[in-house]
Amino acid sequence: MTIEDSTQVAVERSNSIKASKSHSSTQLTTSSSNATIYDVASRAGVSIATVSRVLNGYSQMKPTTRDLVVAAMRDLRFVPNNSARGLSSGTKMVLGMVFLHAEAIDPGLEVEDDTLLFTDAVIRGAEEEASKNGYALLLGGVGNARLTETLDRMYSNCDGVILLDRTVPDRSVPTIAKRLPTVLLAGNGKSRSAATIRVDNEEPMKQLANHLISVHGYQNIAFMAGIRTSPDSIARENSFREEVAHLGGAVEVDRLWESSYTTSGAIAAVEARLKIDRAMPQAIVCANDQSAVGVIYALEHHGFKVPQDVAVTGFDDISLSRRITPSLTTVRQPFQELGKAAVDVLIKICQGEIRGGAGSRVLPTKVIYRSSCGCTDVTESRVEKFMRGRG
Amino acid sequence: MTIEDSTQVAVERSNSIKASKSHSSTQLTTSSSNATIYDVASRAGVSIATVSRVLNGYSQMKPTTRDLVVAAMRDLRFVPNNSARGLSSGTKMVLGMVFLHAEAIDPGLEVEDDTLLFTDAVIRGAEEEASKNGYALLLGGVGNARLTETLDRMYSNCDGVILLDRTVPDRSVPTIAKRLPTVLLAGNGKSRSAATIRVDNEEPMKQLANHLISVHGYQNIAFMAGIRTSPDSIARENSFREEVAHLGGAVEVDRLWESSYTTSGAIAAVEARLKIDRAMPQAIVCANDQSAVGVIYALEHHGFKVPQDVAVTGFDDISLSRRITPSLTTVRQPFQELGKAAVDVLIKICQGEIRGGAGSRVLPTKVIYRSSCGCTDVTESRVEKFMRGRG
DNA sequence: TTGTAAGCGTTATCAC
DNA sequence: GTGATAACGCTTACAA
Repeated sequence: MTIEDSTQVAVERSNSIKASKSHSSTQLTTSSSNATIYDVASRAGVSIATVSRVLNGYSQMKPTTRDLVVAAMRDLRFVPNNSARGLSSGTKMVLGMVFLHAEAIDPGLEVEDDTLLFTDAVIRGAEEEASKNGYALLLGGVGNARLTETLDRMYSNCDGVILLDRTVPDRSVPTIAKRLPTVLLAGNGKSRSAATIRVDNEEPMKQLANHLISVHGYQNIAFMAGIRTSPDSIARENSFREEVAHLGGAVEVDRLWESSYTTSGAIAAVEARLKIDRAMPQAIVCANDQSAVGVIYALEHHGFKVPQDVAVTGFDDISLSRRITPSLTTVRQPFQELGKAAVDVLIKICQGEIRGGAGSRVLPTKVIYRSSCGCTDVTESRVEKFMRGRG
Repeated sequence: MTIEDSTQVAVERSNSIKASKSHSSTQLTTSSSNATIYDVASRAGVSIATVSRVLNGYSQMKPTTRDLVVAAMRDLRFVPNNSARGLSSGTKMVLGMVFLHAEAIDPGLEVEDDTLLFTDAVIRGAEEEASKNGYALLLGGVGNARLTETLDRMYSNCDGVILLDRTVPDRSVPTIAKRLPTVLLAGNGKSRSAATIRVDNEEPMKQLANHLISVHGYQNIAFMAGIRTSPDSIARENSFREEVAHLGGAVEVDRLWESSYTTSGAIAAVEARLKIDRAMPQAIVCANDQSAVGVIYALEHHGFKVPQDVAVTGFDDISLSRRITPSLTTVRQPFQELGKAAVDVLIKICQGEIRGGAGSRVLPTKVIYRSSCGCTDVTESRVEKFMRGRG
């Protein structure tokens, strides 16, 4: 390429630039289209490179020049086009969050209002953390068989992606992680290809086992699983069983004890169990609060008193667990913090501060002792319960 | 510009193209970077224009050519770069949803778990409808004083935006709508610059007034507002007052009756009212369920029986309203449908099918009569209540 | 029916 | 400290 060629090209681009400039300016008067850095540059009497520098907080600039540009930006209400930035720089400042639609969580069953509490809270936490760091959060709900499209949407729009538990089969994770920085939320923590953020399921379940056996003296206990393939459910059940065995108690083994994590699922499970055997265990430990509520409802319906006849515990500490009678002994899990932690780690991975596998974190949980386990119920009104339960 | 100039430019660009091609291919072997249309084109032995046509479903193509391209895309696991598409076509296939963070909804007050139920459900509905139509949903949470950044993020990333009630001051809406197709969700419906999607607040409140006065014979009634500036709260209160006046009843007027839409706010309001006057109205109609729950708690705490001494009604039909004792008479509002409708309208506006103001919609609501208004409580167990309340 | 190449609005690499 | 311009990956006239 000769100098002349180069010059020709320059002329050419100058022409298009001019065209572009006047075009934008014209449209501004009209309505929708936005000002570009060309508009800002010409108004400030500088080159687009200078405008770009201001945009990106480049430090070695003459303050007066910067002020000029900033003023022009303000006057034109300039907002940079993120598609262009993304194309040019390769970073889109957008993170993706892939989750399961209700229909996909519990196919065939009617969806309960509370089924997605977990998802909702995580999303909010994630959004807050993302926006605090200048990132936007893109939602990717996965319904029946829409996984591919959703993932593609993530690939084409995001710098990184958070996958909620069970949205993606384990074997696909490495493929995804190869394309995009990936964080797993509440998975089994066994992926070597992506960081996993999860809560401590083990410790509180051991505490609970200890409490039920040592404090209340229960011997026969059942564990109501959520979904048998769910890592959280599995972890909770295993830790609980281990500790009970360790303490010489017994946990009933029966495939009936599975709730789909839902109230109605738990009701159905208890009723199925009653058909086989009218005798109930002394305590039923549930993989989540929704199903604990179902267990309480069903027991009551069939003449059992909770906790006098059967004790019940949950996991999550959703707001209902403080409002139900008897109030629910459960494990508090920091939903929003999960979302925040996932974003935090994901951003670090995107920025190359840490490498994929190294970002895993386990967030602490806390057993909350209320009435349903047999601990004395303070006789207080619902107002008092409610006020005390906050925060 | 002469022909020669044009040719020079062509040569120049060809060079860059070649560079680009090999670059991409190299990286593919490594890991993260994706194939581009150049890679697909060269593998399929066609031009990038042809690849683009396949990508965009252009119909007048030789089927064999299309197959060739499709195969190449599959082989390379090609996913188009949406930044490039957005930059080139001006359409990003991304919609924005702007909502209030909890801290901003109720500053100074601790956040209740259920405060964001409405937001969460709307977001889910919106995401589902968006993804069904090939759009992604970008979240823009607005905390304290972060409105500008959030809006800028919407401007730079989205084709259109949904603004939830009270995220943005009324006067800013025209400015936003001028930049971006805009849909207001649950606003006052008075904006001429943007379509508004809301629920029917008027009809159910009239029905409720009728029911309380004609069926139960209540004469003295209070209305517990949510937030006094909230369009929904205002609309509900006005319709209710009108109908009560029409029927010759009386609605207590006192600024004390305001709950911030929260349970704790309602408790505080009732207690403040009790300090002034121990006599309660015969019925308290609330702007939402959360506050109705607070009213029930507070009344009970101070020795009033609901509904025998005081009847209480809500609005929303959150899941708690079926579980609380007494079960809550309320108005069912289609949360998810709101989100879906907003997206549906927004997409139509983006695609030029309808113009801004013309897209407004009012979704139907339905009064659900339960026990808290004084209607006979069917003596059923919580299981039965729960099962009946579903769907 | 397909190919060529301009253009989208940025960033970033060189020069000066 | 600032300016010129190539490059990012795609869409879309326009040509063939």
